[in-house]
Amino acid sequence: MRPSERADAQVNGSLALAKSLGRSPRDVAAMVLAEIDLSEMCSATEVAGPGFINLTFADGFLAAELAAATSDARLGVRAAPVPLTVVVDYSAPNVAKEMHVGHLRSTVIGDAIVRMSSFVGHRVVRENHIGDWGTPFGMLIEHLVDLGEDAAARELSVGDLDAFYRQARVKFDADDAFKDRARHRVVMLQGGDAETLRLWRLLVAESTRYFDRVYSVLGVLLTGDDLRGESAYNDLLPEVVRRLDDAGLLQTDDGAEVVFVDGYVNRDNEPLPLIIRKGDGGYNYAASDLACVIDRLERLGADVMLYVVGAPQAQHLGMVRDVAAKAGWLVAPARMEHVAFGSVLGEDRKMLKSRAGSAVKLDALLAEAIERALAAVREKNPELPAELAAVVARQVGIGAVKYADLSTDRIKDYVFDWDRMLAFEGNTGPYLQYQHARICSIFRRAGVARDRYRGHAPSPAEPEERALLLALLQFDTAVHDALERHSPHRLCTYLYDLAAAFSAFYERCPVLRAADESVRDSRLALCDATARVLECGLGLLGIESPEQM
RNA sequence: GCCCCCGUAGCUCAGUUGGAUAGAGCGUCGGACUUCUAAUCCGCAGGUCGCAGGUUCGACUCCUGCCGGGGGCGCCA
Repeated sequence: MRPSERADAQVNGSLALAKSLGRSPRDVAAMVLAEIDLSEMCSATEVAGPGFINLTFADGFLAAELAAATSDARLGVRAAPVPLTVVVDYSAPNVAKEMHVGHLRSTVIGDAIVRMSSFVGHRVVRENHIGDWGTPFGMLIEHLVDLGEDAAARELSVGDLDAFYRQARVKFDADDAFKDRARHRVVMLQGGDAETLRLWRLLVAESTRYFDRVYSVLGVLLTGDDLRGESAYNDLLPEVVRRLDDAGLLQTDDGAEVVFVDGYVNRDNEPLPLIIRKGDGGYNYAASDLACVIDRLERLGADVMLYVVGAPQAQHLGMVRDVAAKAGWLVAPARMEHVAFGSVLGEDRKMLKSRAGSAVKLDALLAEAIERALAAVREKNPELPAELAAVVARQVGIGAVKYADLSTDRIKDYVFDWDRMLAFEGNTGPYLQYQHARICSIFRRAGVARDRYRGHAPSPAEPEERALLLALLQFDTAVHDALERHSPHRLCTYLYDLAAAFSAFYERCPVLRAADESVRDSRLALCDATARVLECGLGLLGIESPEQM
């Protein structure tokens, strides 16, 4: 069943069915209609075109459905038939490095998937796989030692992590003695030297404090409890090697321990292995990713593992998944999926960079979003008290950035454009928020409590009322559709259509000046339902819905 | 060289897994404000769905081959 332009819904299964039954599609459609009693649900049914069944729902049926939906905290969205344990791997910034636009998509898309999954009743485990281990930490720790702990902590707490990293890098490249110390420090770190670990923890602590600040501004659910960096899998790495060896998958190639996987070749068309352990004995990220898979399956009992990671990682994640399956760890129905996304581009259609050519810092970008939103709010609603304007500016600015990221198909690159994302018209965050605020304004003016209309069955008379009612009842489908494909943009498209349906209704159907009280109540019920679906839907995307703006 | 992703209106994007006449927003042009927030709404114009084949009742959608853009292809993560 799908929406139709010629009726409320169209059923086209009879076309496919006709072939196997050896009858004409129109006959099959007629048989179906004869067999099912739709008199309660539909006011009209017809066989149309090559064999479509067009359905027109009875107004009473639609009204009752809406009354049921608005009596429900989930607004008619069905719970998942089988609650699953869903592990979502997202955000993943690096310790001692600043978050930049590259982390925006993973964080925002992952957050939306987490919220939607929880909403329908899955057990969701958030995992922030931060880069907190590996060779760079040798030089970072030595640089920290050079600066002195207090000075280093001060510098890091300011948030200028990039400068700290750069200084370490410069010394590493220029100073052989420093380079030796850094390498020695890596060995001590991996060997579990207590003093080295203490210094390492200092770096991690300062960085995660900074991550928390960014997450707080951004308004995502990630907290310190969700941190599960590469270091967390350190002890499991020898186990990974042992298990792969036991399974007979491990081979030695050019001094490295590797697993060959079918279907992957290198430049010279030779089989391409996944390197588990480097020639120098060190483990690389394939090893920790495999440990991670084991951990998620065996410790967390994951049914679904989602990796919200950029599209360029497709091959690597594919290899990890294939090895995990080949080794017998990843067994259906458990599954591992790469929720891939494209890049954020600048106006020049290249990867978004700052004027200086470096990555755009995420905190600076968010600050600019809020600043721009504040200017827009002040201009368009000067009456709003300054304190409230500041709050609204944050909600609108952050909402605009998130919505711009979420509203297009995630696999595609998208062009970052301030003017477009902050526009109050079109498929934007501010537009949806505006429609919500408009509804709240009606209730403020009416002086009635919103919850009075929960469970109230509207009586649609005008086409705009009916269209809005139909749109409201599609929330359930929209949420499940977005969730199944891990595509938040599907929910965005729905919310935009709903907002547009509301706009048309608002234009044509006076609410407070309605002819009589029953029409007014019916319309207020539609208003409340719309505001709730908008707020709930935006909430699933991690976007707030101000009551005034 | 091999593999992956993308290509839809001037611009930015949707298109409900193969259904009827491909839709929005912006921009252009023309309308609607003594406002339930015009931060909006209505209308006009705009298309060889990158190209060429194939599959079938039917293809933007699936298959093959090209063209163009981006990315990946063993000891960084």
